[in-house]
Amino acid sequence: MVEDDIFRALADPTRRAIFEKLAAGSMNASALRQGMAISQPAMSQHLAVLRGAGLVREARQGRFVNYDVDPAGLALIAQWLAKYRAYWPARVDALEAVLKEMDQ
Amino acid sequence: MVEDDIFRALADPTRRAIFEKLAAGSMNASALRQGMAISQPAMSQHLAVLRGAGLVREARQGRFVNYDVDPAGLALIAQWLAKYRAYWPARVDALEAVLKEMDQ
DNA sequence: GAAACAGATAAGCAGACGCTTATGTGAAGC
DNA sequence: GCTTCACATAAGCGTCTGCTTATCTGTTTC
Repeated sequence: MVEDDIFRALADPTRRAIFEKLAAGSMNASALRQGMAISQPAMSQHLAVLRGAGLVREARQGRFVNYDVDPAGLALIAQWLAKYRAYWPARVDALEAVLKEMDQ
Repeated sequence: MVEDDIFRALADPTRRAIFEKLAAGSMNASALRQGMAISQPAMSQHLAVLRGAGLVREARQGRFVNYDVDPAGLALIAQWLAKYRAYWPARVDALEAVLKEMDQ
């Protein structure tokens, strides 16, 4: 299951921290490691998990590998969350209604 | 961390299935077990995890315990997700703008 | 109050997770 | 082409998960 990978990836605080850093701007693995008390292999493994979950994308640039947030993963979470919109605060529900009007 | 609990709770497919069932309507543990090939202790343990994450609430009713979706947990996910709205599809972003107008 | 029932908790165990150290791979620079 | 650098992968290890069976707690019913 794809959702398994996404939620499992985000269950680790270190991985969420990495993701948060990437959300502020794309970076390579070394830059990500700055100020994070984490070994190089650990970072590589975390990035592999995030990538496998569709939360992060990679792009080789010479001998660096640049990572950035993959909207696909976030979209899946939003989609999952939308299934339970009945339980969201009324304010968010009202927003949904407006969205539908906008689409028409 | 609260988010640890939430994402960890949802990382398990069985727990997501339980949550999905509860989203369709509140139920006691026995009813939840119907058609789920899961032992009574396992169900109890899963519900404890979901409850600990703020995704589910319980209410004693005689010798039954009724469970239902706790909006608090979902709200936290929505809040977490909102931090990365920059990466959502443009359509959702437009929606956010409308919401702000509505609030004023 | 004893039996029956809904559910929680305890203990134990196989498998998964996240880390470590060591080594491999691919590109850059001389 | 050899070294250096950025990163990935392999192997091993302690810890955590999710399951099981067995037992306990609390409530209803007679």
